[in-house]
Amino acid sequence: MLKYALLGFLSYQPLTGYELEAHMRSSTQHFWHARLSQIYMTLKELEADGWVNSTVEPQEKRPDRRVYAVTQAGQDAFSAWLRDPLRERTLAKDPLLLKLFFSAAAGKDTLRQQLELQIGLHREQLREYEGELPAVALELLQDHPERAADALLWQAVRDFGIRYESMYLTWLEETLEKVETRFPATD
Amino acid sequence: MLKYALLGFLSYQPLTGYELEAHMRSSTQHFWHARLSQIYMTLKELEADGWVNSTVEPQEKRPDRRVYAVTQAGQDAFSAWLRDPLRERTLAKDPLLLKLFFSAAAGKDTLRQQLELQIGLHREQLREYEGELPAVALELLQDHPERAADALLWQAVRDFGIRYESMYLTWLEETLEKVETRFPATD
DNA sequence: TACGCCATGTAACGGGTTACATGATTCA
DNA sequence: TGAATCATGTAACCCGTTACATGGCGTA
Repeated sequence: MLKYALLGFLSYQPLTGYELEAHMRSSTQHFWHARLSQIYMTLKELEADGWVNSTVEPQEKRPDRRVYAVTQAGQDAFSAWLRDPLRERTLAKDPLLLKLFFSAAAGKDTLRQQLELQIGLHREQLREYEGELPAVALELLQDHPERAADALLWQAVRDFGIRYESMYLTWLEETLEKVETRFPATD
Repeated sequence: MLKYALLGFLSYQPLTGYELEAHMRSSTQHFWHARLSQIYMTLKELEADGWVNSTVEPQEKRPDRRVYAVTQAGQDAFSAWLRDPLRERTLAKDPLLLKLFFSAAAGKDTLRQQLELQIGLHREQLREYEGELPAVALELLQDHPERAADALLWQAVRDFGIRYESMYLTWLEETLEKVETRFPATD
């Protein structure tokens, strides 16, 4: 999957591993992310597959930059992936929900503390999402009006992130409220 | 993480690997799941850790049942995990959002098809969640009124699942609408 | 007759994280 | 003076999936 994410970014322009990580962090972070170490390894695999090739740009006082570009075979593989429909829902894993599910045995104080901590984190995240000024998508639209389709989809996934965080936060707040009023006091 | 999920279920009663899978499928599925093969392996590890022990119940015409029970060390480890707060938000991975993010290049028809397929899947899922009669939690409450705390939390996480699916479905429908009206026709 | 349930496991592989290793530049 | 940014990579490990292997019982 990461292979296709990288191909996706490279289909706009050639990039280094380091730059790819930064792109993901600022755009797909809330539904896809990867560590630098994994990105470097995966780029090597992509090159072995013949889907990208790399050129080295020598630098002084810094490691040389290795810039990756998509090959024709890479383009084809990426297009095929885009056209291949996902026939299943994504099953999530959320350690917080798992812990809460079993937290009756933990007692009211532990539970309250956990919920308050998460409420703080999600409030902060929501502020960040909403703050991201009308988003990169709008800049793109101004500079490249022919890429309206990209802008539409980028805004849509950004909107998903906002809705998800809002929902999560509201749920945490309401769950805390229920715990406060209805959870039996720890004896 | 799976280790703690298994300890959690076993803290209510001794179970086999097969039964543990069934429990997860009917209760934690939307935020935690595991394949049988992984469960069997993890139970072995738990036993090696000294956190559970197993007894074999011979059966005829079927493989013997291996029933696992939590040890004192297991109880302690589980309690420690419950008390240990999660200081980070969970970062999700969602292949659908990743694919949509790059789908400008795929064209309107592909996009429509993908969205309609997912709308179907999420509608079905939502119906299942909501259909699950007032849930296992209420039965528990009737039979064991002293476990009100468990019931409260089980209903809370079930509620999360419903909200998540509702949000996801609404977003898919609205995104499809936007694609229909604003996505440039594929030439 | 065929499918789903019960019931256990092993082996190969793939995907991802953490730790290790290096080191100059820029900004507060 | 210390932290963040730029910039690359390797090795060990952990977690999870898929495929393989076995087989009787009940039900539609």
